[in-house]
Amino acid sequence: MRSPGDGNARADNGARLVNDIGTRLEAISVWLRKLDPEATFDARDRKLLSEAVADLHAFRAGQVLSNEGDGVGTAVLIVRGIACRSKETLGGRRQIIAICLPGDLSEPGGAALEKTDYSVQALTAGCAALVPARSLRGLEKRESIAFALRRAEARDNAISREWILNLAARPAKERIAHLLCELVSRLRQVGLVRGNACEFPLSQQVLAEATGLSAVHVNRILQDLRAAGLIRLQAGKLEFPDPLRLEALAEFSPLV
Amino acid sequence: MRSPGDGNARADNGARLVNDIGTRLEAISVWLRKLDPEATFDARDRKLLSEAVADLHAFRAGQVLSNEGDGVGTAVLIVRGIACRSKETLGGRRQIIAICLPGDLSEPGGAALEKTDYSVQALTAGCAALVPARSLRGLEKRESIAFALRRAEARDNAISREWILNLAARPAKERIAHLLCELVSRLRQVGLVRGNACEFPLSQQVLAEATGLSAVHVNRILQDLRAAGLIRLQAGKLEFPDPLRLEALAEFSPLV
DNA sequence: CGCATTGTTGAAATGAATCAAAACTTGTGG
DNA sequence: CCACAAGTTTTGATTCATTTCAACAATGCG
Repeated sequence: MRSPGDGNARADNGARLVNDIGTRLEAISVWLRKLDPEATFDARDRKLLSEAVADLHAFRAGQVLSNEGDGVGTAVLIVRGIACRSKETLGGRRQIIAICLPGDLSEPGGAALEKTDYSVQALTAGCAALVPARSLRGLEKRESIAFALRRAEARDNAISREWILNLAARPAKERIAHLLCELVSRLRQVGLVRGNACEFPLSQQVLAEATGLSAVHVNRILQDLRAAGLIRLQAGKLEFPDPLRLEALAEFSPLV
Repeated sequence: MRSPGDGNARADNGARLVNDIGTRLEAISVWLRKLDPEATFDARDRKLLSEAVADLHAFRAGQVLSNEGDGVGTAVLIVRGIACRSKETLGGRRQIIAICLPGDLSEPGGAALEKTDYSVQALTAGCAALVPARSLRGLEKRESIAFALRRAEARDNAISREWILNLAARPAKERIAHLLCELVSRLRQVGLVRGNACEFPLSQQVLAEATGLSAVHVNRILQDLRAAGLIRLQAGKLEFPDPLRLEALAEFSPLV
């Protein structure tokens, strides 16, 4: 089932095609859920969207989906699993700039810049759909879809701004609480939260790279949050026993 | 000349109209410089742009140009002076999210979100041009201008990402050095740098709010940078005696 | 001239990083 | 099915960067 020399290397780049019809439907469904939560798209909108989805690829944790400096050719739609945008400091420190959940385009804004200033890397195993830049541009001709795409991008930008505030102005506990709130809120939007619990396969190391803290400190903060009864996190499952109290601590309010 | 009860209050909001022809020309010139540095626009492009500029307003330091939660009606083009986008923490701490220099739109992305998640505030005295949302949408019909606007927005986003890296991954000295490099690089793009020197009217308090550091620490770091011969900063003038060495320290590279 | 803002200094307190090592998971191959 | 390797979580001790508090000097403005 695996090619030889497989391993867990970070920069691994083998892309396995998974063009079965089930995954394809899943891709379109998750994208729709993201772009059109109020279900205002008509049949033609949905058809156009589904036609824009080209190949589907499975990826493994650590796999690089696109590299800093690459030309922006095709957009990548996350279908299952979690990825991130990241930049590196010369010291070799990786900083996660944004987290891409199912339904997210890994490189919004399309081809406005000649080359990207960040890499996209898988944080877990999963699969992604390719959306060629020209298909995307085609979609923008359709008013309803263009609006949804622009809104998604605007939300993306709002999240970046929130990250800036989070990184610069909040102490570690609040910072991590905020990140968790954000992720769960976004997972809920694409139907991946049941009650107040969801799959949460990110390691503490990853949380550290996203919050600009050390992994050790993240560990201690998580213990604090657990002890305060604000989160339950184990075996890849995350639960908020008292969402309101956690959101108050984090100063989190879901964006409109 | 001033209305009574004027003072220096942060939330001051009196807007003085300055619709003289000189300021108007300055507005168009600085916007062109920003959108079309390679001067590829034709006469019609430039005409459309100049027609989109509505009223011009003078602002004072500290004045609020638009508030968090406001609906996004008209875009604000900074013509002279410096402004910022900022968010507040419940503790009352203000965090600067982005710095708006002459030529920048204070709220890019237009009306994709119902209400903004940040405020826009003047950091110095200056003046701004209003660009009604509908004029902006009109401009987007023109391919050359639409491209330039999208590119400007993409650059804006790239700078936000760089801020995230800067805030999360770089120690104070590098962080401040990086911010200074960014600002001077952007000021140069709009012709406000002569040699390696420029006007620099931002207080250390403002630098602190932009970098997530305390004003005291910013002060000490600036002294370090001065002592190392990397910057000269006094009386509102900033100079880089050795730009390359500063950029190396900051890991700064101007975006393409 | 006086008052407000900005820049500067020192000492003490603290949040978070680092280093090092152990316990625990998880997947893998024998 | 067990044993091993690799990654992940946890713990403790120590160091370091940065904040905070407080006070004072310089600067600019009305």
